[in-house]
Amino acid sequence: MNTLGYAILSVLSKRPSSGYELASCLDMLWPAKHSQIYPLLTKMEQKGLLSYEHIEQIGKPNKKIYSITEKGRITLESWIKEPASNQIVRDDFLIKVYAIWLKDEESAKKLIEDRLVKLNQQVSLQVTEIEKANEEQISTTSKQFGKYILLCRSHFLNKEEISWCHWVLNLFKSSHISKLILGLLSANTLYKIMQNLTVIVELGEF
Amino acid sequence: MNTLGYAILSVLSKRPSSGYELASCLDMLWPAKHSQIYPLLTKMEQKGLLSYEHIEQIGKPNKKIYSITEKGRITLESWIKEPASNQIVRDDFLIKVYAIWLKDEESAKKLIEDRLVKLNQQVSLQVTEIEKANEEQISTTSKQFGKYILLCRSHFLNKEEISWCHWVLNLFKSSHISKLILGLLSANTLYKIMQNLTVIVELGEF
DNA sequence: TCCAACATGTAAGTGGTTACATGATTCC
DNA sequence: GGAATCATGTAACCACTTACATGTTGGA
Repeated sequence: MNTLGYAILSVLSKRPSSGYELASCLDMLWPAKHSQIYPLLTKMEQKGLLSYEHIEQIGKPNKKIYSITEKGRITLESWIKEPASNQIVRDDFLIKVYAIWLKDEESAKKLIEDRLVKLNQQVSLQVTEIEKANEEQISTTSKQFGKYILLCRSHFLNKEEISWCHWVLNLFKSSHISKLILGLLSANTLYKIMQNLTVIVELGEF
Repeated sequence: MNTLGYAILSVLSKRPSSGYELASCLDMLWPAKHSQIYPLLTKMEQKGLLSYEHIEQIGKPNKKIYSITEKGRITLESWIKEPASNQIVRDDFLIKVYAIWLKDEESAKKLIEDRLVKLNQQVSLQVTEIEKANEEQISTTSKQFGKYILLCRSHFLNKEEISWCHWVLNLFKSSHISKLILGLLSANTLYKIMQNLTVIVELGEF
């Protein structure tokens, strides 16, 4: 059983779903295409980890609703007991930042600004989601608790990356100024400010 | 050409390296095993993107030092101009957090505490690295600038995740208290505190 | 004495993506 | 009229991991 299999089990342990629903649900957990999900569901059903019910629909294609079996729940519970081990981040933005010295200042700034736009979009979507969740008063024992804290985690990290983007853009700004006022705001100074504040939305226009 | 190829080009654009060195260098950028790197280097050399020099060593195995060619630099430069597109995070910790409701409180807390230990280790290593880098006064036009800001990015995000871990552990704490003092510190309240402060190292023992 | 670091490579297998295939409904 | 959503599946291909293979030096 691979990790995707456990991700599927953990979603189905909350509620039965179709393969199609799983695909969108898994996006925040372990992104996978439908072409990987459907064959795996069949394999897991054959192993007795899942069971399914055929649902006929009008105006929509028919679907299969998968549920976790007792064997599936036992398998999942023994897996989640083991310590987490692998974390893989593959983001071509990181490579482009690494090679930023090959760019002129305008396109270097554009790289960061584009990231900012994307992050701001994500953050504003998350704000509404979190506000909705907060109204429901989710307790630590709720089925929704895991999803809620993951949502907040992603939100906090996105906001932190937004701060980082502003910090980088300010390094460009201050590098211009330091040609005039030598080293007034060095990278080191800005780094120390960063250590104490979260959101540097605007450091002013200098 | 795949993304790993561009990651290799961006490292080699800074300085020539052996495949062995690349493997460790790429860890922060686009992690890859040597079994993937060596054949790709050969393929890229055949395409004329790289060239290599055979270095004989005493007391150590011989090695090949790869350098980027003019064609390689042009290929890289046109790639970094394109907007960054894909970001994939696959972390089994997220799945285990999602399924946290299946755990008892002790092992749920342990999951978060183990993550904290790992993050604290990474952060303390990064602090020394950043301090070293700060002494060198890296400017925005330096070859080292990209690597420096990526290091800071990772550091800021790690610290933010540490804050999140403390926030989650405090949710467990306050859920005990709310049995006594109903809803004094709700998830919502703690969330609002979180919006304004970065590092909640200790919210006290209540 | 055994393990880590240095150094490069191949082969087999798994994981994941892209493309092929089909088809109704709803909204712009 | 075209795109998006719902809905499932297969086949070919590429990306990545694990295991196999070899050999030296220096430190615990």
